Amino acid sequence: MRSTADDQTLRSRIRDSAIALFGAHGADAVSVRRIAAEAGVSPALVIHHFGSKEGLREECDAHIVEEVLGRKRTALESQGGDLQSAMQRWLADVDAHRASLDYLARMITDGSPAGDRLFDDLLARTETMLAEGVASGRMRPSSDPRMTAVLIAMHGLLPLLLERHLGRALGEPALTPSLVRRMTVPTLELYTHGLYADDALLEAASAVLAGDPETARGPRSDKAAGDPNQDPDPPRPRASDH
Amino acid sequence: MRSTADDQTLRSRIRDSAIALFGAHGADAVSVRRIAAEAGVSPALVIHHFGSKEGLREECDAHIVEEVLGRKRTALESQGGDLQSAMQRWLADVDAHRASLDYLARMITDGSPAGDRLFDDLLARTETMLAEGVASGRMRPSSDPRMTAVLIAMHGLLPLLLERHLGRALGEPALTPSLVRRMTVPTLELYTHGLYADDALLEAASAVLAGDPETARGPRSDKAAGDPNQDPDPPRPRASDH
DNA sequence: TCGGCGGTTGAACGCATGTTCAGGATGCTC
DNA sequence: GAGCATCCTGAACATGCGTTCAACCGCCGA
Repeated sequence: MRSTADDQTLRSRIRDSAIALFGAHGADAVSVRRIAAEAGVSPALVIHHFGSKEGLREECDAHIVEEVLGRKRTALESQGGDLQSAMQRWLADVDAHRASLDYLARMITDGSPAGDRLFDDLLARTETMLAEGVASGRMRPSSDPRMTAVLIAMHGLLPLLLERHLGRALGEPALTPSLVRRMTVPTLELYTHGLYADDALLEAASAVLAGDPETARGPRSDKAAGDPNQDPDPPRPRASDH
Repeated sequence: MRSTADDQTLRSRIRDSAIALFGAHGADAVSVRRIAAEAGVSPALVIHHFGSKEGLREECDAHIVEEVLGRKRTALESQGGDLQSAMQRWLADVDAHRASLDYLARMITDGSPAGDRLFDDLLARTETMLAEGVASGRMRPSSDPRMTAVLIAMHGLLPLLLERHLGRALGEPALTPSLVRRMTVPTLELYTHGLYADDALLEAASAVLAGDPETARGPRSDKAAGDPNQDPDPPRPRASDH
């Protein structure tokens, strides 16, 4: 990485250092000075190029978004179709994207607009993939296709979000290629046969929920809709900006 | 203000304010002054009671750990057995634990020892639940029970970790009880019948992985040695099992 | 040779942070 | 009432932060 770093412009080198540090520690925990030191430049140059720390953050977001969407697009076009395995393939050469992965995981969980975009894109692709799979008979229809798409999209993100615990639980230092390989068959087992041997639980749950009309479409249980106290904080304008 | 707040000791009120603010914004983004203001005390008192901001953080961690493990234990004992539905039940009365949930999600993703403890506990329970399910014939055996336990444990955490996107995708402001209810049947469908209509993909993948035991010798990169980007953290602590 | 112009820097500014400390308030004991 | 312990605070401190700014460098066109 250092070998190619010297012919980068300083600007892109700053951005790459920021992505690595933001990904590893979180944006709040990384100072402009540290990014500058990592990139081998002065703190002033960071501000000069990106206007502010927040500007740098946004450019990092945009860079990752483009990298991910672009990569996923080409992967899908070149191989046709299977999102699940496309994502597995993408995760497989993890070494090449090590710096991006942590950053990506943070984007998806930190509530940023860029993270929303990524998730929405993933969800849309998942939903059409499921629709096509069902139409072609390769996949089972769901009683709630939208929810099923959300569930499966979220499943695909798990190795990203819980890389740490996944590795710890299986004795690997991180999301190694061998770990990704080991995940493949158990994942497909679940997606092929499920977990339960019979449909007793499913039938029971369906019956209970169907028998309770408020559950399926009930506009509000006692207080959900009108209650502004969804937020843990006292009434306070959503201060998600910085 | 709060009905129950006044009879709390100031100490526990500070801790609860900290949990709410840490959960909502992340510990780094919340200052001692803001916690103090939220609890209606002086910043100095926060330090006096907890020694430091980090001390406060650790006490918040411990408090959440005890709350979660204690609650899960009683839920399991009183109902016997089914971890999946126990967790669903726990998520169902989400309003009561709103403040804890965001904090919990951060603990699990931020790499703290307390988060590790929680995940390990969840994984252990999941693993025994699966073993019992298989032994009793209610669940299908897996070719890799450990990995399957990890996958299912991680699945159970999804609503916590991706509450934001789950809500956004389905038009709810957060993880509402009705959302939890709507998840139930699609989740059970996946766990009962799976997603794929036949086992073509599973067979293919099994064949490939079995026939090619050393699939990835090529892409192993050699960059790791001296790369400073590789090691923003202390060397992976590898906190092995219990 | 000159002038200008991006790219780059060291030093500084104002500010918010975590923390300290001397002491005020309150209530209990003799 | 005096002494004491406990709980709590306002004011300050040192530090690190994001950011600004005047000036320096090396290059290129005139």
